[in-house]
This record gives sequence, C-alpha cells and structure tokens, in this order.
Amino acid sequence: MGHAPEPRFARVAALLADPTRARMLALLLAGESRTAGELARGAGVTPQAATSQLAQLEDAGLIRARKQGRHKYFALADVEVAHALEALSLVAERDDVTARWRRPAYQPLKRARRCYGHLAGELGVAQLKMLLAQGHLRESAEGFVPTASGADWLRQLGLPLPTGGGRLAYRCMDWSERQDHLAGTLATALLDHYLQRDWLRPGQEDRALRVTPAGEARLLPMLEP
Amino acid sequence: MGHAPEPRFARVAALLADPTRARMLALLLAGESRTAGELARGAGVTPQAATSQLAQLEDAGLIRARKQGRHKYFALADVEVAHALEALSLVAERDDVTARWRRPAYQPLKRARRCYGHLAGELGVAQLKMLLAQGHLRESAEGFVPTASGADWLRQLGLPLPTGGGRLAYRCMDWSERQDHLAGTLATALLDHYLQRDWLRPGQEDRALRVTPAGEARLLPMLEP
DNA sequence: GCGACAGTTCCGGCGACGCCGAAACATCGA
DNA sequence: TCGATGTTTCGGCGTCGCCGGAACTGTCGC
Repeated sequence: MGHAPEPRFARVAALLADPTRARMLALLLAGESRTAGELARGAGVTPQAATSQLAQLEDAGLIRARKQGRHKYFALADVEVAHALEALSLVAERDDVTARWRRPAYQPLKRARRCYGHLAGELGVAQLKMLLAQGHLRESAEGFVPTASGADWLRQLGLPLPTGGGRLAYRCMDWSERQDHLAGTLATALLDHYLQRDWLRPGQEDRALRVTPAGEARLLPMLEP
Repeated sequence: MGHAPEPRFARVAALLADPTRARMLALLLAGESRTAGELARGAGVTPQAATSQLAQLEDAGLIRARKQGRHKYFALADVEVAHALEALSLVAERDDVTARWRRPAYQPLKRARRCYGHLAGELGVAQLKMLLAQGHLRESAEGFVPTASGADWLRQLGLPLPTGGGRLAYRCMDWSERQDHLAGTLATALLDHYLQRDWLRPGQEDRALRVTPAGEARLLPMLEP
C-alpha cells in the first residue's frame, strides 16, 4: 500500500494538539496581541519553550508576529484560523455542554467572552437576537446589512459604520450557547465600543469579560427585551 | 502558575493529528460508511493498528460504529465533525491553493468530490451558483429555501423534497475553490440522485467523483449557463 | 463441525517531540 | 557604557503513543 498521502489538515491539527500551543492559541483567540512572555506565563512554561512553540505556529502561518522594541507581539493570522479553533471547540464541547458550563469557574466565560475580537457567550447571542428582533439588521446574501433603524441605533450609540477590512456582519456559531452570535467588523467595533465605555472589562488570564455596574445599567436593558 | 487548564479542543486536535487517523477520517468525510478493514487498507496500516485508532475516535465521539455480522461499519458522528475537518482543511490549504490543486493527481478531487454526503469541488460550487442564478433557491434566515421554480426543477428531476433530518440547505465553504457550495439534506439527496443515475461515479480510494459520459451530457449543461 | 475471514487484545520496541538549564543575543533606561 | 529585561539557541533527558507479531473471539459458508 502506502499510496495514501497524509491529509494536510493533520499537520495543522498536530500544531493545535499540544497543550502549550493550545493554551497560547486560546489566549490569542480573544483577538488581542500578546507578547511572547505573556503567552509563556499564560501557558505555564518557560520563555524558551514558548519561543520554540510560537516559532512553529508562525512557520505554519497560524499566527503572525510583529517585533516592537524588545517585545514580540503575536496574534492569530486571520479569521480562518479562529474559525477552525471554534469549529474544533464546538466538537470538543459537544458531549457535556450543560454540565461543563454549569461549573462556577466557567460561569464568567459563558456569560461573556471575546471571540477573535467580537462578543460571544450569552451576551453575544442576546446581542444578535436583539438586533434582529428590533429590525436593526437584515439578512442578506453574504451575511447581515444594517437597516435604516439599525443605522439610527448605531448613530445614537456614537458609532460610525465600519468601512472596509472584511465582511461587515455575519453569523458565528457560539460553542457554549450553541446558537449564533454576531461576527464581522461591525461586531468588533461594537465590542471595542463597549470596552471603551467600560461596560465590559477584560480579564487578565482568559477571554472572559466581566460586566461592570455601568454595563449592567446600560448594556443589559439594551440587550434584554 | 499552572492554573491554566488545557483547552478542550486540544484533545480533539490530537485525535486528528495522527496521519493514520487523519487518513481514515478523510475517507469517512465522503459520507459513506466503511468497514474497519477498508479503513485499515486505506490508511496503509495493519488491522490491529486500525482497531486501536478507530476505538479512540469512537470513544471521543468523532465517529460512530455499527456492527453488522462480522463487519463493523464506521461513519462520522455528525455534521459538526465534518465541519471541523473542513475548517481545518481550509487553514491547511490556505498557503498554496493554486499550486497544490494544479497537480495532476489532485485534478479529479478538485473537479468533483464528496463532502459528508453532498457535492463539493468545482461542480459543487457550480451547482449552487446555478440554483441561485436560476432563482431556484432563495436565501433565508437559516440557509436556503426552494422557490416555486426550484420545486418545479426538482419535480422535473424526479426528486421529492427531503423532509426532516436536519437543515434542508445551507452554505458550506469549499476548501479547494474557496467559494461556497450547497450543503444540507437537499444537497445530499441531489448527490444521491446523480450517483443513482450514474452521472457521477465514486472512486475507490478517495472522495473523488468521476463524471461519466452520461453525466457530461446531462450534468454539465445543467450546471453551466 | 471445520476452515476462512473480520475484528480484537496483549505486549515489546522504537521513534518523535516537548521540556528545562545554561548561555548568548538584543533592546531599553539611566 | 552598564545592568535589567525580553527573547533566542543549543544539548540532553524524559515521556508518550504508534506500530507490528502473535494469539484469541466471533461470524459466515459448506
């Protein structure tokens, strides 16, 4: 035999399989750049080990590096890598979703978290539901487009409509809620806005987002009917 | 430190990382059930090795087994596993798509192949384009719904509208064409129809589908404007 | 029942890969 | 220029998991 070539996806999977690399990627999945040292600490390994793993991820094109002074900042290469990680997570969490997410340690993560720059978790799902229920977004061929009332809503929020840089808005499967949330440049702009207003505050160690008191006052009424 | 748990997706990735398991999954990605022996031969390993790997995949819930006499038939567990494999492939092929698919050995695979039961490759993309261009499908909240003309077209083909058993029709990214093709129970029914009419013929060793002369006469004019 | 075939289990060997310690290299602040 | 901090290179060790040989269980055909 021996005529069967190894499927290409196996190479990528091997890179995601190592716990250290996986932890680093999970950190980067929040959408922010991190330095090599941060990633090393976050993954619980020495800087040498981190260098080695990060080099492999970069060689394979899964992450991109940017040197700045004596720091080296890393980020996911593109949205397709993020999608692959989400798709794998969806399978990995498939079995015992309910049991897993009930554990106290995971409550914040289930509540709200970042998914490659946009909002995910219960809040992310609620946001998309609200935007559709209020008629602020309309389904289109390639995702969503804002309606007139949606443009109003954004203007009232003080947020210009993002231009360029990828698809504006589309569905993204949420692997804790198993429903769709909003992705795209619009979703990213919205989350940035919430963070700037300090309605949500990022955690240090993971992708979780805490709802601040100001956020409770402004965000929750906005999202819940 | 040491507070960081290993992301769950790493476990799944580890299962997809081994070349033997990856080859087996690639075979199953065509959507048909295969026996353990077939998978062993297809992966180029002894039956003992195959048993071990298949057991791991089954324990993790990536594949499902059904015993029948002295044979054991395996299939992917569900569509989410297929999606994860596709998403990984999309990343894996990202770099050198054009170069890779130009190689003669991959031409049939690029031309037409099965993707978890539905048609993919150039033909799959063409099929979706035709259905949309002719107005046979209309975009909806959860995917596509057939229009009146679409129902006519199906009736003319001698194909009843599939009922139940998952979403009817939706987009699925094609990783050789980097465009969408049609997925869902309707897409599966269409491919089954083409295979029954012997317009397409499955390969033995991989997911490729060869276009028969009858298929050239009936299928190509149908799909190309 | 008896051989042939499909699939399974146990076990020893081996290869691959990630980790760390030590030391070098690069950059920043004073 | 000098020390401090961030990142890289190298060598050696430990571990994990895949593979194939041999032997066993269950099923089919006669």
